[in-house]
Amino acid sequence: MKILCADDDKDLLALIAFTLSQAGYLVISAGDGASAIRSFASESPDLVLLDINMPGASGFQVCETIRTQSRVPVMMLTVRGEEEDLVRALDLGADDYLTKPFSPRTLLARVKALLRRAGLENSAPLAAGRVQLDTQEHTVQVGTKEPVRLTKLELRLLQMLVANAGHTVSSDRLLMQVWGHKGAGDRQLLKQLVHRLRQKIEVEPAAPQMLQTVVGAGYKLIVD
Amino acid sequence: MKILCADDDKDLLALIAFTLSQAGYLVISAGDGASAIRSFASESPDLVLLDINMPGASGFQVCETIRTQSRVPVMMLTVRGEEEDLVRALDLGADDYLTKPFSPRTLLARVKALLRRAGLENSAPLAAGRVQLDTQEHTVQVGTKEPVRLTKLELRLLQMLVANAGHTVSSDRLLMQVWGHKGAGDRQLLKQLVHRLRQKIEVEPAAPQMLQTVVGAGYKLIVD
DNA sequence: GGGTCGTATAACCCCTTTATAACCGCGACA
DNA sequence: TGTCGCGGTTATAAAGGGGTTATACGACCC
Repeated sequence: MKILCADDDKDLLALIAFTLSQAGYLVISAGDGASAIRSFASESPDLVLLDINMPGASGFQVCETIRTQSRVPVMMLTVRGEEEDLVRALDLGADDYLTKPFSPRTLLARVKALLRRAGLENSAPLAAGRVQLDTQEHTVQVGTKEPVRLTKLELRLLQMLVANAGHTVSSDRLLMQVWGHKGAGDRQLLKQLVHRLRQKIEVEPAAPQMLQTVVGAGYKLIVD
Repeated sequence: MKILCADDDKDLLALIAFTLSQAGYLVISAGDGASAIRSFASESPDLVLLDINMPGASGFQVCETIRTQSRVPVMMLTVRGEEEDLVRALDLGADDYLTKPFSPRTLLARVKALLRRAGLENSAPLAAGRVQLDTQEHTVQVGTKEPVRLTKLELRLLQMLVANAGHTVSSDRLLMQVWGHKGAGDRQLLKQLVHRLRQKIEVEPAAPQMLQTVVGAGYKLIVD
């Protein structure tokens, strides 16, 4: 699990890096906005921590840039009492924020919560109803059946569906999440991937019980 | 879009309800933990706002109960400085928190952000009388009848009518909104679409009760 | 080199959805 | 009385979405 942290306060950055790496995360540091954008492109982190006040490019700009190419979870760091900043950050697509000063413990709790929300958590296996995902082993287990091995793309697709179990997820969002920006618009990839996934997890792939199509909208995972 | 709000402070609850309903959300209120749990079971809201300090059952207990049966987004309300509470809430599966006091504007921004994260952002808060639109699932529910699946165009048409429930919407505006500029002037498309929609939502499509024609002007949705 | 595996590209079929067109009924109006 | 505009209905053609299958490409491992 890779986390990109951007802050111009060297001491704080070191503290964040220490806290997160202690917890088992791989931390990429950036001292200003411009290098944050570069690191984002080269490292494709799973989560981004952004200070709002930075030289180079502000957290806003970085967040905006990231959002044009990815839906990766973004958490903004802000000083207390700057409500305008907060609203603006959330409007730009940030997923959460944290007011300075914060304790390492709080930071960790929030990062974990955000990763869990995004369905990227790999510590505890994701589950919904009878469907149990193991992102470490790349397997799914349905009910008490034998675990089935999944490929990278299959895993990501199922992660999204499990994270939104019971609700329809639009094809566009799935494409975004599974393939990133490049896959946008390519329905073919998605329908093929869904087909392969059904072969693996459905009892009767031709009449899917769990991975259902919502015509004109997307797909959803039915859990009892 | 249905939001369940639980708080024992009647004034704050009223403020929250006012703010959210102004923004178009349907608000279900609960004054204590026990009734929050009951309401959750009966109403299946799309998002839950929970005060931590409540008589009956604390926000923690309510959150825990909800998490045993659902992954609905949960936002906790807490007083400033109670970091322990915050960490515990996030551990219990809450998705976000808000420290009191907060401004209506902040509340709205956070609720929207949480809905967006949960992938419910497209489900615009659309309901009028007995007509409930779900833009994510592409369905309408009339009263307590079974939800009916809608196509893209049907959904857009009904969205327009629901948004202007009780008022006539001109054919030109409907054409513009549903088809964009290309459809301008083509009455035929509209009357066909209206016909199909009536087949789906009217009890007696030949004598429409809800989707009524306003001769020479357009159509309107009658809600009780 | 020859395998396998995972993914991408493409073509095909079928059914749903949408567009085009014609016909019907009704009231307005000359 | 005839016909014109408007809306409802029905029929049919065209387009699009989704499922399926076949095949090609690249990476990786013998």
